[in-house]
Amino acid sequence: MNSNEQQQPPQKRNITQMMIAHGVNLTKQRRIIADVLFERNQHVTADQLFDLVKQTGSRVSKATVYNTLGLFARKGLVREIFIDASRTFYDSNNSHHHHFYNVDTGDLIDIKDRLAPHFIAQDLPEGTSMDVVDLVVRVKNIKP
Amino acid sequence: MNSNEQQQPPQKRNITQMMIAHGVNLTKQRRIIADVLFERNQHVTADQLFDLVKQTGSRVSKATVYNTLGLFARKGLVREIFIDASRTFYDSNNSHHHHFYNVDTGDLIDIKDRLAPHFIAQDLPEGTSMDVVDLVVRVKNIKP
DNA sequence: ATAGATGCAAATCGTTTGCACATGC
DNA sequence: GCATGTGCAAACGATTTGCATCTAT
Repeated sequence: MNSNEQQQPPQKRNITQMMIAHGVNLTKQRRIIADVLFERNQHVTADQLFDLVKQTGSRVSKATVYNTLGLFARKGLVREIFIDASRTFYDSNNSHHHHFYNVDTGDLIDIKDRLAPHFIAQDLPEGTSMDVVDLVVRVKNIKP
Repeated sequence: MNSNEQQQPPQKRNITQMMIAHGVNLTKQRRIIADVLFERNQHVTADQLFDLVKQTGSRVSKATVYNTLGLFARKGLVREIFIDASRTFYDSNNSHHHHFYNVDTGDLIDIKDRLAPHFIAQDLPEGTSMDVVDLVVRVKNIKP
């Protein structure tokens, strides 16, 4: 059995309040983007999100999608994940958690709970073996 | 005191043997690139390495630098580090270790020893505080 | 001679930017 | 009415690619 199989049920968060709480002004396009993005926990690239928005029938320019995702990331609404140099993933789940990345399939999967790498090794997704563990601790200067 | 201060003394590895061992054919340009890259443990971008090579007086095209770094990474001679979407770092130390990244200064620093995130928090670089921990476990499909 | 490497410039592709127009307190 | 967003297209920058040339075995 694999404790990573079940995802959290999609939290029906109040998106309006969440955006206000993070200091993001609410506009029509941002609301459309947020609705798609927070519909469920997911990992998307800006380009994928642009397509998803288009499928809803709404029209938001690609530049606005990029700019809005960048804004959301700066404000802490979403997390940026750097898996490879070619594209940035945005994770609509901004709580503290980590990821499995299948280098063969490109699947990006949440690691449930905060597990030390030692324990993660015993709990990999079905049919996969460990390749590499990439851990980057981002630090910031302490302001005087 | 910070146990991350001292770097390993540069190992004077036999580059020729190392390349052969990893199945990389030896050519003049690859040798020039490897000499610069393995001179000391370091994190460089392709562009930085291109400049470093130029400073030695040797002439290697930028495309060859990119292609060679990609080859080295595929063959396991160097490790790719994805810090942000704008550039790929190459780590000439391919042994298993992790990194501090200072989001203010752009410094990329080896984490000495394999530490669980919990302990890393108590051992940050001078004058910094923890921002975010990014852990990606790369897995691959088990071949049938 | 033959496969594999290299160099160069052009192409690619994700992302950012400049600027005119629109929107909402 | 003014500050803030948005859309569009052009600009940008890192990386890749096509292809002709070179280099070793």
